Amino acid sequence: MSNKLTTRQDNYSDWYNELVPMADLAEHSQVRGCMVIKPHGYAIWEKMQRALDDMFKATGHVNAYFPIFIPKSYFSKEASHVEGFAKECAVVTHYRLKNDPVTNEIIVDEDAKLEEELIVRPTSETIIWNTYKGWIQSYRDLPILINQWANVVRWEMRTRLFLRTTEFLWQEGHTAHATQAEAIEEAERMLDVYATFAEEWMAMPVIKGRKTESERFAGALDTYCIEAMMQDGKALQAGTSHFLGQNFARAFDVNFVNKEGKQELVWATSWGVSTRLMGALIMTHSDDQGLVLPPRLAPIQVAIVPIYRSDEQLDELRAKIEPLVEALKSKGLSVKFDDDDNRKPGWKFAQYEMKGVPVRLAMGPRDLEAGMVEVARRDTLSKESIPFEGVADYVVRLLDEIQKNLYNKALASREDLTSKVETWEEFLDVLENKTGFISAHWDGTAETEAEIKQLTKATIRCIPLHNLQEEGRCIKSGKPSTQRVLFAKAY
RNA sequence: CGGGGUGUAGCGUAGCCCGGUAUCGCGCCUGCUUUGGGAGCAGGAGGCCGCAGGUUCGAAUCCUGCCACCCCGACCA
Repeated sequence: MSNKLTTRQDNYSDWYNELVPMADLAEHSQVRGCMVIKPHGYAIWEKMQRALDDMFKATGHVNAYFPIFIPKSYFSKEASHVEGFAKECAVVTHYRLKNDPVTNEIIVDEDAKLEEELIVRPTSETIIWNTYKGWIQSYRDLPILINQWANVVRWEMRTRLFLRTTEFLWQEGHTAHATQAEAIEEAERMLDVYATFAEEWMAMPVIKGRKTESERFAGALDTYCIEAMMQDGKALQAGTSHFLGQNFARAFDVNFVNKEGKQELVWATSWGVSTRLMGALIMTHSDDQGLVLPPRLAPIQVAIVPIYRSDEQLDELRAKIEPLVEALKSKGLSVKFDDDDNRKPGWKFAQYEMKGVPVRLAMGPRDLEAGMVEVARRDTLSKESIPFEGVADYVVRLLDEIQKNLYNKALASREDLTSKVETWEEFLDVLENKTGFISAHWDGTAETEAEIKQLTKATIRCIPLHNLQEEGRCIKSGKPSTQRVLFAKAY
């Protein structure tokens, strides 16, 4: 592994292999397609969790927890759901090991075969709806607005660090409602929560939209999504929210008595985001020097590096810096005063850049004398000297500015990577030479969608919400169309 | 599952064609000098060369089988 981080614009997995272990984010474990998330990476995930959790609570949701194992019979109750997930399930068949009497190796004890196999959850709709059945009798029991923080397993043929790991961490919301309108409203509300989180916390602009029928969640009537554009021109689905209709209620026989005393099936939604968001964060902002973290998600927001020769000098610096650390902390910032004597300043500068720390302060004898402090920002890699007095307020404003600047940069990059095309030739040209989102007319048929995918690997990322209605002709079939959709090659 | 590639110290590697004492860098340990952008010098520790067989006086190197990982496809709510 080279000591330098490299960005290959055409291949992010290469980037990850280099960046992730170097940046202490994560590294491949021995387990197929799973990842170890190191402390710095996990701290970012924890910040994401906290922000999202607060937003869920503010919209009336509560957390609960359901089992990791799903009996096969539950899993198979909703036909399109099982069809969608069947090919990627890890299955538990036995519950005991033993020593082989001949070779003395540890082997599976065939006598310990489970009567019914257990599926390691790839998502929890089935076990949750099986539970909801017992919780819901009357309209007075509705709505149920529950979220679960959990790990899930999907045995994909091909994995990609962060973006499609075999095991991943996520949250999944599962709600039950008395009416269709209320469920649709919930699905749309949670999509808004995700979009707000992506833009205000991750500084990552997203496009809210609807999936086409062929890209829909297995078992959903409608799938909403937020789509983001990565620096290399590939799209990434960053979150989804599903209107499940009455499919799961029907499969699990979940009825309620309405105000008129009549039995009705319950309406459902589910919605989730995962550790894939960490991949999105990296691919949206990071550069050749390593991670770039938006201040609101940075585990360390300010690193302070003292520069000194003697213990006396360090003591003098400490006398100035320690009150500053307290002042910054009292403003709610997370601060690291790095007085580790084993590392030189240059090493520390490079280290904090790699970890994505938004603001770095450096102070040495020269600054002490002049009453100044050096401020370096990660987003622009620029440095300046400012008066020591008032530095705490300055840093607060600077972090705010960095947060905004990262969003604006990402937005400008996405706009550069968005093209409007009218013809098939233009479409191919953009895919070949420019990549990114392509806004184009589509005749609305699954056949055309599949043909385009087969020919170009580009898929319809979404039909943007509140889309402008305009007359046009499908770029492939030439048939009439009433609106544009967003195409892209995606992760 | 198909095509390609790689397994040598904690990490990254040379050596393999053409068999003969295990190569270099990073990191680690000790000492001194250093500290405003990844320090310098000197000394030191660390190896079932992926696993198992075979050929040979002798295998990291040749042969056979297996395993693991990576890349590209197929697949991907």
